[in-house]
Amino acid sequence: MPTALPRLRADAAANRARILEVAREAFAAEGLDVPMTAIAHRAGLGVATLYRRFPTKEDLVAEAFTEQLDECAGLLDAALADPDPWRAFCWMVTQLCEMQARDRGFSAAFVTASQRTTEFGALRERAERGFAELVRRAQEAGGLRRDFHPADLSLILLANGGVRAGTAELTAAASRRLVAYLLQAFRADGAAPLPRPTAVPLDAALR
Amino acid sequence: MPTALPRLRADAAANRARILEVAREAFAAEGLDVPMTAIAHRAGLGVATLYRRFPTKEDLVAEAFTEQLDECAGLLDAALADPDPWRAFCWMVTQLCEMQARDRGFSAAFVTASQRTTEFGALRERAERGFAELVRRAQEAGGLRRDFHPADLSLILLANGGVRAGTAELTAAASRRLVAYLLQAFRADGAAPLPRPTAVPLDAALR
DNA sequence: GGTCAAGTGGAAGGCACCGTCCGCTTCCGC
DNA sequence: GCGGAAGCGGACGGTGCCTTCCACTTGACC
Repeated sequence: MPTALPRLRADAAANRARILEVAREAFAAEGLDVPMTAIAHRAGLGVATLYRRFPTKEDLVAEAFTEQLDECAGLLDAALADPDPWRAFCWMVTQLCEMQARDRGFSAAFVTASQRTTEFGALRERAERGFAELVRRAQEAGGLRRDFHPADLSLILLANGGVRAGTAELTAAASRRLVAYLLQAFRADGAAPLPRPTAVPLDAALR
Repeated sequence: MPTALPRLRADAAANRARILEVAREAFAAEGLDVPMTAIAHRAGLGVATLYRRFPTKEDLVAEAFTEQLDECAGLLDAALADPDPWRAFCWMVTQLCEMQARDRGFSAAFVTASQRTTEFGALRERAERGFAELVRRAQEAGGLRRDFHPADLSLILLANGGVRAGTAELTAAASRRLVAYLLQAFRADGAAPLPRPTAVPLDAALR
């Protein structure tokens, strides 16, 4: 932190915290297009207060999601510590996709955030290198097919991000099934059982 | 068609056609959020003219995509005519995903359209039944895994719909790779080669 | 060619959102 | 307590969109 900004007044600090809490909840449930006014109101505050703490919506989004980005970093460390590379790879993909499925704002926030500060950029780069290492090991061990490319992570997240069913539960289930299919496709060999199919109506399917 | 609406004046008919042409192009390239004003202007017309022909944006969208819906129906018929069920299944999935990747508005339009008239609803239902038949045959023949469910079509289209890279070409390539992975996962056995990986930056990946 | 419904364009209405401004209120240090 | 800075809320300006309105033009038919 470059400049030590003056401490907030007690009530202001509490409000700020409440704003973040509400924002995280709202973004997760409804995506990033929740109006600022709505967030402020749900936090029992006026819009001005919100804008005093977070000059733009982007700032709010970035701040609201730092927690999750840290969580991602943690996941990666955990995966890299696993002695079984293929299991680590599967686990990592599963966890990431689960986070994404759980939180509608996650993907969008990731983009917003990583375009903002170099801090996020660095975090992302580190994540990419870590994942590449995970891939290398899993291929070395023979679990992961040779033609899997670390950049396929983008593909996975894009595809998984597209999965949005009616309710959160449906989305989660659909995402799990997709991940199971994908991991099956990523195996160097063999086949594995799948979770039960999720009945998403075609209507809800496309969008 | 319930009532034979009066023939359009020659110029009006031409304008209507040009609107549709422009709209299809715009929706495909930029998605459904192209402003009505922009479409009218690109067709060399005022907004009012557009609204005279298509009372709401939804109407325009629906009309602009009927062609593609018919194309889908055609695909299905072709697939059902193929004597090799597994090949037919793969081909159908590939074609659908390719259409979807080529046209940014496709998915959204499908939803809009199918919620409008019973005509579209019927078309969709027929498509669902046809695809289910395709699935049944492919499983019967032993190419498709037994636990694939017809509703997985939704999952496929959702996932594929999420794939959006920078350019149209990148998107198409990414989509092809995803489809290859998925078809691999759908096989009752074995493994197959993949197209080369597409380097979508993580930034672009998420959204 | 003349008539007039059909067709046309641009301006304006309505709405939802982001972000700002300004007068009032509340906490904190003395 | 009390003064003043920090905090606060709601109204407001700006933008971009869908859609409507209305005065003007144009093509088809007699």
